[in-house]
Amino acid sequence: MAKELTKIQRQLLDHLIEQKVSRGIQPTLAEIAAHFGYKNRSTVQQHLQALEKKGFIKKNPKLSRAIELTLEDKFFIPRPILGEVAAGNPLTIYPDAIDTIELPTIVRMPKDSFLLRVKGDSLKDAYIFSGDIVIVNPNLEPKNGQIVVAVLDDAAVVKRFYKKKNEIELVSENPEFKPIVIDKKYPSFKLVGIVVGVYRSMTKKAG
Amino acid sequence: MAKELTKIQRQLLDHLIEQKVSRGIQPTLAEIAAHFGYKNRSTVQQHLQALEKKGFIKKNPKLSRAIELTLEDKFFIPRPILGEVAAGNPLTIYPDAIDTIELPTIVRMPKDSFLLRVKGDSLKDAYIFSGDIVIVNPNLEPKNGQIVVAVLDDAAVVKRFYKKKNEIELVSENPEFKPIVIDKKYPSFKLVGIVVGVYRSMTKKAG
DNA sequence: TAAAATGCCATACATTTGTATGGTAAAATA
DNA sequence: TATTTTACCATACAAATGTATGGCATTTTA
Repeated sequence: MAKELTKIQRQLLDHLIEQKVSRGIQPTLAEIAAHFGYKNRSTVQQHLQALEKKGFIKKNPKLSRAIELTLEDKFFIPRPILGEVAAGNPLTIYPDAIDTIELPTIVRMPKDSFLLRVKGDSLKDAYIFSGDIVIVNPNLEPKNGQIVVAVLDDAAVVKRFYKKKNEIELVSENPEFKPIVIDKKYPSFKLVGIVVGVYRSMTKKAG
Repeated sequence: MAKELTKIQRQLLDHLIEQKVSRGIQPTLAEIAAHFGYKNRSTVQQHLQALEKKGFIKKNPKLSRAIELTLEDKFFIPRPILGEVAAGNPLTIYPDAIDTIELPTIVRMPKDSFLLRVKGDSLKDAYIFSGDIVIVNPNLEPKNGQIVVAVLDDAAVVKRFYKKKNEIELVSENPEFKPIVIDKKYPSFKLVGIVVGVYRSMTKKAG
């Protein structure tokens, strides 16, 4: 199985993977040809035959968009969780997906929205607990009292948002944690998004 | 506003979602017709047109397997809430949907499962609160310790399930509420389903 | 150097696929 | 009652699609 791929074959395979992840469907020969600038489908056809011969894909004959990725398990990730967010003290956000969440969908997330898994208990009085999945929308303007995700330096937190005259306060529901005041002291402060929902799967052992 | 779907339209939409999950690609009209036992593609064609008209899908004209689920952009899909369930004292269950909630598409709805809104605080130590939406799967066998929905007479409750030798105990996490023991005294006892997930909207549209 | 593999194009063709059009029957609605 | 909506079937057709076959220049391999 360890047959080597040529540069173009590799590019084509990458394109198939990328299409499957981003669009959810496989392209047709014509679409692939258009993407690579080929004037003809048969060029793609031959590359696919090479890929199949080398065992990287499997084709369902006669069916459209029926390219099966043999390495799908390695490449296809249901839904990446981008990092863990501290409800208490800040936690480092990870550059890449640290985990995948099982329940989510098939159905793609809305544009630019993403999931984060919460760690820590500072928001337990807002009914958000360690292990919960928060759905974050980065395209909304925060209103006072809403729960937001923000980045301080290299860490991210989930807190309630309050805008005041010359500063922003990030408040934990839990009185054990003091409010974080954003002013000149946090030049790297960046609002990540608004928490629009919380989801918790009960299929694993509860309590 | 979200337009209402007929039963068959809803089934078809669910099938599209399910296909996208399990197969990774969208079916063709012919495949859908075969799945539902239709002898003709045009029947499917008209259902899809209805779905598109109501804004749930978008079709890429002339392209095969190009049914786009608008849920991805919508992020939320209206689902009926069938009733309210008491986490504390029993509440009456309603025969029809009492409300709808815009459920994020990432929240997975197992087949045949439905939604109930929780009222009462008896499960607050299990992190379920008044106003939360529970996703109930009626096709699972309950295991000890799992949270279930059960009907006693004409009322429904959400409790932890424990099967003992000659009886079943429904336990609240909150010690204020005493366990309900199911034996001969509850001839109308019926298990409704298992709580497989909890969702809470943070956008506070509807109280 | 000769042979094989690679990369790309062109043409041809049987199906598949989406879509338009028209029809029938039952149920819901006015 | 008349009208609309829903649900399904049949036929027809243009475009899309996968596939087969042949050709040619370049690169790699033997």
